[in-house]
Amino acid sequence: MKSQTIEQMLSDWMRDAFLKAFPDMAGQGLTVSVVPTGSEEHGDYQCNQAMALGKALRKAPRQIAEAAIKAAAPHAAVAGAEPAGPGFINIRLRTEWLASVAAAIDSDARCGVPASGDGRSVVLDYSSPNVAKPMHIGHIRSTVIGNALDRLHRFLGYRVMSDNHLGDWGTQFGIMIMGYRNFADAEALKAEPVEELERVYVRSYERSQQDPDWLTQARQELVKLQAGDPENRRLWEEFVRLSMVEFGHIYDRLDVRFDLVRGESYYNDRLAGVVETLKAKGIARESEGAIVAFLEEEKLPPCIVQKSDGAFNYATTDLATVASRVAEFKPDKIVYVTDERQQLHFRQVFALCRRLGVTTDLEHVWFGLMRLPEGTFSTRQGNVIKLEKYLDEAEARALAVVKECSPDMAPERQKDVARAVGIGAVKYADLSQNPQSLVVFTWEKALAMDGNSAPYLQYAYARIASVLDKYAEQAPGKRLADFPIALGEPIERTLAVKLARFPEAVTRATETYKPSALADYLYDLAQTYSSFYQNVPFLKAPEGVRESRVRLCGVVAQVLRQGLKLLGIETPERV
RNA sequence: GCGCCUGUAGCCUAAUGGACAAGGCAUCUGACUUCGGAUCAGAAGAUUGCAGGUUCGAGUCCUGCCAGGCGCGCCA
Repeated sequence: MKSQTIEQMLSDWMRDAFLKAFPDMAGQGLTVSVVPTGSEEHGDYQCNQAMALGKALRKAPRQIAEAAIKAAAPHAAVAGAEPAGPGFINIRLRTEWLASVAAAIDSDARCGVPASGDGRSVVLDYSSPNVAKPMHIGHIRSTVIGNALDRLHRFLGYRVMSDNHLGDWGTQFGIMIMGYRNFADAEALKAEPVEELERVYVRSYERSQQDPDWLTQARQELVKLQAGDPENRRLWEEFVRLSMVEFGHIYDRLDVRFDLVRGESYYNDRLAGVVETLKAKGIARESEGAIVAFLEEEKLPPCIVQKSDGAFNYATTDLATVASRVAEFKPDKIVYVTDERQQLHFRQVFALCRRLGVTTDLEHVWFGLMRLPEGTFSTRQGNVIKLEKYLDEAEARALAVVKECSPDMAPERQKDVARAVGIGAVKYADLSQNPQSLVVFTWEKALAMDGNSAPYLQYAYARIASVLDKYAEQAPGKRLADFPIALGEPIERTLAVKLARFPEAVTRATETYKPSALADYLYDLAQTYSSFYQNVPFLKAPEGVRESRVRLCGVVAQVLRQGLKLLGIETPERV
């Protein structure tokens, strides 16, 4: 199979046809795009270029379409092209060609996906929780979406450096240290370290709001920490260590790994240099005691890079981080996955980077905040759902369903399956919708096990695995790959068209930073498969037809497994 | 006040400027002596927030308004 998506292949083909029919268009930068049709009655792919060219060519679009079709060279993949409506060109693929594509996917570990990343490198910055606070469900979107983008980029052949940019530095540590010294409970610290750190922080924070002396002391502790005071430094290291242990448990459960874990503190000794450079280049100057970069040209509000008390802030850290990454990894792009509140911040940082001469492509992939039906999360209202609890609940609900549906399965196995299904459901709930939409959290939605959900996809996969096993029992010694795939039934052809679109789905999901595009595709594929499964006999079909259909099942399984893997979702052989 | 984002059946969500707006949940009707019913087949449910505009063609682009969310020099 050619390392090119069908869209690209047909677009090139139609472009040649248009240029042959209308040679005057050459050199005018004519771009012709072919897209999947919305409905099968319009063929498999369609080209809408004729209508767009109507004015330029001063001809009826319908005539243009007819001329382009007439000029089109024969193509091995194309059964025919027809004009339709005002000037659509509907393209039908050859069924035999589709069968050969399905067979090619069957023998290709990449399922036909081109390695379009081509060795380009990307730094992916995601998850990035704050130290000394438990991860809650607000953190899951960055983690899950970022990890899917990580997997997608790697699969497409990018060199990925994933970095967990921990919030391990900042003014909160003065308050933390005061809280730890005065309120920490040794036993609680042993049992649930991060919970205790948070409790201590909240208590100290409340005190600081009422007691100016407390606040002053906290500020002094912060200054000592930043000056390298050994005792405060030791405490801070302990906070980071305890937090990392707990984050590690969550990342293990979510099967998330980072190449780098460099918190904000890693860049501390570069901050002064960043501000010096900004000043030297005339990008930032003193204003009301602070050092401020004015971004009027970019029509952005001013950005403070050094506070009037001499301390640096978030923007400074991010500038130092970019400089460090550019120098060390020379990436083609750096991608940040954070919530929507940081849009302005990153636009300011990116603008400053450009002024500093950074040419690396900088992308901010933002997603909508997660909220509860009754409003935003807040520690004060005590309605924060801890990530740990969320995952526990997901696994518990999945276990109940597994026990009901597969009572004969060994209990250990049931637990394994419940883990895969529960975590899968949680991830899919976040990955299956446009990241930028605002999410209102409900247990019902987050842990859906039917309809458009991970368990639906996992169920479809497990049924295929079961079919393949049954076939092996029924026809021992036969090699499926020795039999050709024939697409006799319309539903089989439909299935093959969808299988052939897997590379398009993966490519689009990656390029648009929307894993939801892949999730949509997989659900659509699984729906088509389920219909096929329910309505067409295969193990009972005559030999030859049986092999073709079972083989087709196998291709679907392979695409489902690979696709879900790219979303970070497991596919157990049995559920 | 300024800026960014979001408004699609009762609910949740799809839809590269293209054909009749596509699914799921819930509701209703069917399908297990037959390959796993976490399924399938079907029904019903929509002036795509409102009003203009651009275009051969607008849920999608532009302008104004309404509603909600988020942000806007010393938090990160």
